[in-house]
Amino acid sequence: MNIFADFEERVKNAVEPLVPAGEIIDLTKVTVEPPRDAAHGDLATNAAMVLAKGLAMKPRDLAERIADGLRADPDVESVAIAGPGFINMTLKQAFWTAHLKLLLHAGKDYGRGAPTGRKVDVEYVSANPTGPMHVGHCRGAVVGDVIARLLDFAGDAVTKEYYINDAGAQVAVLARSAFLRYREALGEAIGEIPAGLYPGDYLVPVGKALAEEFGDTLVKMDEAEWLPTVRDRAIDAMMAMIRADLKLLGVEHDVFFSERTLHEGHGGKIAETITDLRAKGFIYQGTLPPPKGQLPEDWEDREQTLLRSTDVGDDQDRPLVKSSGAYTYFAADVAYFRDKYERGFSEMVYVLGADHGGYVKRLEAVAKAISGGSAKADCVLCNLVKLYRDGEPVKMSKRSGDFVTLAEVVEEVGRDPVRFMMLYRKSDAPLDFDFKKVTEQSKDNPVFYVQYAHARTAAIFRQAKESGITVPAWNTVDLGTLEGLGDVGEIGLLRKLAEFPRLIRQAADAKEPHRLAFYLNDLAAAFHAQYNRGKDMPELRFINQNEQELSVARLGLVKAVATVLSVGLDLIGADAPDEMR
RNA sequence: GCACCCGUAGCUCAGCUGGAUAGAGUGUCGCCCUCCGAAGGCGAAGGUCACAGGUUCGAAUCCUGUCGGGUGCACCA
Repeated sequence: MNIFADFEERVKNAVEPLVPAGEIIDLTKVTVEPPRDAAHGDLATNAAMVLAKGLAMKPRDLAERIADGLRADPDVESVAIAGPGFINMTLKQAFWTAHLKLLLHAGKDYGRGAPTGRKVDVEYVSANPTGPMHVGHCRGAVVGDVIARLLDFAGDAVTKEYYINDAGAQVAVLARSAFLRYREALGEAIGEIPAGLYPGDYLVPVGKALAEEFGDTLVKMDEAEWLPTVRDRAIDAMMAMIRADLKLLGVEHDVFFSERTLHEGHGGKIAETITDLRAKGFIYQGTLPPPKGQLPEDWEDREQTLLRSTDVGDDQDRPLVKSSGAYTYFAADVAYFRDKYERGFSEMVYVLGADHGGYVKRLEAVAKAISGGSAKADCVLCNLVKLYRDGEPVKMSKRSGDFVTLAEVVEEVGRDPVRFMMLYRKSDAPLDFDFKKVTEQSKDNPVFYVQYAHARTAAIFRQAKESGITVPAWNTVDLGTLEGLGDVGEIGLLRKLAEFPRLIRQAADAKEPHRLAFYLNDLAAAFHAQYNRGKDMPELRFINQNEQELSVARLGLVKAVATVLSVGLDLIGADAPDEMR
């Protein structure tokens, strides 16, 4: 299905006879790609240039020999050698027709990878359960979600996971904040929320629920008694809120993993993990050198239990147990990684905010220490989103009532623009998000442009129906029905469509979901362009009353475009509408 | 001081893990609306890929250094 992988094999087969008997040559650098300039042909390979040295030949001479082999391929129309030794191939029209048939038969499975047998865990969002989702969480949520969808589509077995930070001091603060609202619900005047507690009124319902459930019994208790109960109720309420927010974005995790479960039991999984690492020689008691540059005022040397992460690539060893004897947050991270590892994952993807850049090395180090190299941690950093309205920065102060929550953003512009735009930039680059522009119906709004392309395909089929053209069942269409395509724009569209399976694999491997968004924009552009050519050249229109058979073949192409757009939009998590309103 | 990310057209950004004459949108300029949807279309101009070295058949891409912007740097979560 991936024509580039397919022809890579064919190129390698063409190279085979040129290798002297007994010699072994490294073919791993041989690639087949779309040529930079479409005028060069359909496919290009670097084989002659990367193999020339090993075979002691000049690149262009070798290219000539390989080209001879490729010319014998029944799907190849012509082969040309260009530049320093590129081999450019043009494929026969019949090949493209056959590929179109294959695409139409595959339908929504076009581009789907064969199962790889790999188990991959994607952890994303993992916002602290202390309040509703903020716009800042949007990007990581979408990026993580689409990475998971891409990996799944590419053939991996994916688990989408959310790590609930429910063990630290902040959830105690949450509990105290909720307790205040509970007293308020009982009729007490609480006045201003004291500094250090969460002031948000989203805790008001939690207080009411506590009052209903417990009456005034909690008031009479000491904090140590009521806190665990209030904390648990509050966390449950916050997580329910967060899940609801995520659902608005179309994000649903498979696993919500509680940090606290790592601490529970006799010493818990954290203790087990430290024992395990101690046996591997990664644990020692010691002190860390003071940070360079600005020295904290209250700096003093303290002996701690440390992870020798510098042995596995980290910049510095990391504390696991505080001088007080409590576990560090990082210790829980390590135990959490180990838990994932024991669940059978070989790759743990972490989608993090760019301010967590410092975590990358230590997580990679943890992966090496725990798995001995059989599993890896892969971090994707998401940079900030700057909000604009009509070019003006949106102030993020809560007092002015401007948008701050994820729910508000989704409510105003809709799920699709949010999801698409969060991907329309490399994730590690800052992103501008303009409320006005993302709902604009114009060419410079890629969400609209791509969805409009899909709507246009639907419009064409409506038009075909009105014209009395009957279309076949595309998933069983035969080759003959699709014959007749050959215009450069049509072949160009087929080329673009044929890139899709390769793009999926690459975007999944690189964990770069923005490539999908850009690809869809390109495909939409190619489709709109071909549509527009029909204005100057009516004979190129998809529907031609006088040429029923050709029209059906072209409608097959339109169907193929619709299919890929729809699969791509689905991976992004946006709708592929049949009409724009 | 150290680590990581970034520096590409006037502006906002792609650039397919090292490929050919570095692309798109927007802005500017010039043409075009009796047309399967002009919520546009076609074309042109616009670049020392921050800078300097290096690696090789070949570098925006990899390595080193410099400059400039961002982020993070003891037991916090």
